[in-house]
Amino acid sequence: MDRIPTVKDVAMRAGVSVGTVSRVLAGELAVKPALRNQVNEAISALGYRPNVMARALRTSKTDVIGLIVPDITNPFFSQMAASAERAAAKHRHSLMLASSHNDREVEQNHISAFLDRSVRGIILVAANLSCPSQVKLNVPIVSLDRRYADFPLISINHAEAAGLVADHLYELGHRKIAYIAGPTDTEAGRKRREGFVSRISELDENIELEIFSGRFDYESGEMIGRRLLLQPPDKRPTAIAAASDQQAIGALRAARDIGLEVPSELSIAGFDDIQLANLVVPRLTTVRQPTDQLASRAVELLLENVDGTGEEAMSATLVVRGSTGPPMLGRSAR
Amino acid sequence: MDRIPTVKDVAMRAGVSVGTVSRVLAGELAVKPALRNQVNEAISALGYRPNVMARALRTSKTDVIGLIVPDITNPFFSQMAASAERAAAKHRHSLMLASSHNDREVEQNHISAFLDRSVRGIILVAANLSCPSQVKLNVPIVSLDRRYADFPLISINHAEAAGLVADHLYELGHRKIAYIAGPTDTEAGRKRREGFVSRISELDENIELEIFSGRFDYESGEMIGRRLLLQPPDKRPTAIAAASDQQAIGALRAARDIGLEVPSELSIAGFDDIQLANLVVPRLTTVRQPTDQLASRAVELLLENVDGTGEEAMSATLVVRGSTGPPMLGRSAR
DNA sequence: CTGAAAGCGCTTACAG
DNA sequence: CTGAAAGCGCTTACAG
Repeated sequence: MDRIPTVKDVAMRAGVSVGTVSRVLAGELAVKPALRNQVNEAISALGYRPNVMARALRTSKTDVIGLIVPDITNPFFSQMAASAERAAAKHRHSLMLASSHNDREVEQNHISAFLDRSVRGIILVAANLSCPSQVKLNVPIVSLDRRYADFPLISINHAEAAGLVADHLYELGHRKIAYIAGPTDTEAGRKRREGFVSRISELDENIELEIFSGRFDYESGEMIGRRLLLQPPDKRPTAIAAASDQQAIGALRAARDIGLEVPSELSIAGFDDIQLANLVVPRLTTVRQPTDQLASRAVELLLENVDGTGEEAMSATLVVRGSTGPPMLGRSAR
Repeated sequence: MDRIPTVKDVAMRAGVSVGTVSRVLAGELAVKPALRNQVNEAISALGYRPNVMARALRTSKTDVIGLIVPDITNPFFSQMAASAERAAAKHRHSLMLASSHNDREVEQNHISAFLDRSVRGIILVAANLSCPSQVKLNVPIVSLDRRYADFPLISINHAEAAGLVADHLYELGHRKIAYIAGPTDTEAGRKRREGFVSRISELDENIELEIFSGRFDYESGEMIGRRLLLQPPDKRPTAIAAASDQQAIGALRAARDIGLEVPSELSIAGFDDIQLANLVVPRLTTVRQPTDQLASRAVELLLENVDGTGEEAMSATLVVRGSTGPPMLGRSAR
């Protein structure tokens, strides 16, 4: 026999019907041990593996979870993807990954492709400005990190987390701070900014706070950072908080190019705690997102067949490293 | 009607048989225009989408390509994944991505999962020391970057590319060079090292060359870099070439920690040209891998149903940036 | 050129 | 407890 073995082959070899083979496969206990053994023997002798397509066709259920991220080359999302894969594996599901390039149409296409493949569910880190057709779908969708339509959302508490950074900089003594915000068309960007701003004003109304918006990437951080730091020393902030590590690392680069010492002349804080945050010079103070827990919860929720419009926010933690410190005394004398 | 529409529904509405619907779907030209129109109308009226599982079951062909990488959080591989997705999309295929965590067993499981899903083919960036069961498979496999078993391989010419770095450092005047190699259990690691070493000895037999092996990651580069640079100034190399950008960036960090100026006191070159290479301080001189072309060729080869043991090596290009320069004169006087 | 029918590999009521 | 049969949604020889 050269073909891939099927239930029929197993049934033949075990001397039972295909129905019985299927029952053994399903782990039904109502099969006589004797038959069960024969079947199991045949299965291993033949090296039989169930055809998942056929099974899916019959049951319209699969064990594949689809994950769509805005950009797989963004280290935060690739870390999220790794976490999601682990989480899926824990539940004996596999992960199908797609990247939307922050394009709503591509995102829509990926969703359709996943539906065609009757995935078990879709975890979606929405593209900016994602504004989906509100179709009632027959598979569960959970949004992760960024909300998609009114599907349930798993994310950190962005505002609270951004507040942690505000507290940290304030306690160090900074009173002239710049905030590099994320895109205003993302919920995460908006919430982090609001959280930061409102915490700052709670702390002290007299803090000087400048806000700039950009994309979440390196280039954006570098550009904004450069513009900020090229101001005359007495106008420059003593600390920069960014809405992403990538922005912060870009700003770090700008500081270096301009010749500013971090953290003695300028403090910089990021957000996300990507792997790289701990490798730049100096190591970046940032907010750690618990990606494993976030992904894990998203998978659980999916498998529970939620259909509500829930929202679960986890807490993030501040990680203090070398890029933040007290402001220089009399720094304008520089 | 509330169910998802099937060929049957389309056939009914169009007043034809399901066979005819299927033929229209397949684009067969031997269908009378009149019928074809009726069918197409019914399709859009119903919002019909073919069930890919059923189709796959019948034809045992899908339009999914499986990609397995050793570690999706490694920026080089995530870039490769993005390239592969683009390449697959160009051929109207989708990509299923899995990460093996450099574990041969996990890799094997992913392969099985893909086979169960009757993917169109598998692109495999093999785990270190991958040593597969030589089963004859019924789907094509192409190895990318790192060879898997004796399946066809698409990669750059590692040795030649490493030679480019050797040339560059030599021309700058470096005569005391350290090489941070990749893992000896990867083909890429070995070939890059051999290419570098042999080019150096071709250039000048009297060059002092130290070689260290590590993993391809940041930490490894930082550790080896630190050890290297903590030697007395007259024993230190004037240039470090690394087998990956991550290693080079780690070494860069070590240099910073120790207080060595790059490139005036030490040149550092990487390999791969990940996005970050252009963002560290100073920007990293490196070798650019044409990931789009590599992935594109891998997809093509897969769809051509190759089964040979071919090997295609593309050329990589040297990208000179700020991290390399001529060695300091009389540097031991420091 | 088109329809009726078989079959891809499973699962699951339905009998017994 | 187990077998025979129907059916998931398609495609494709086979007739006509």
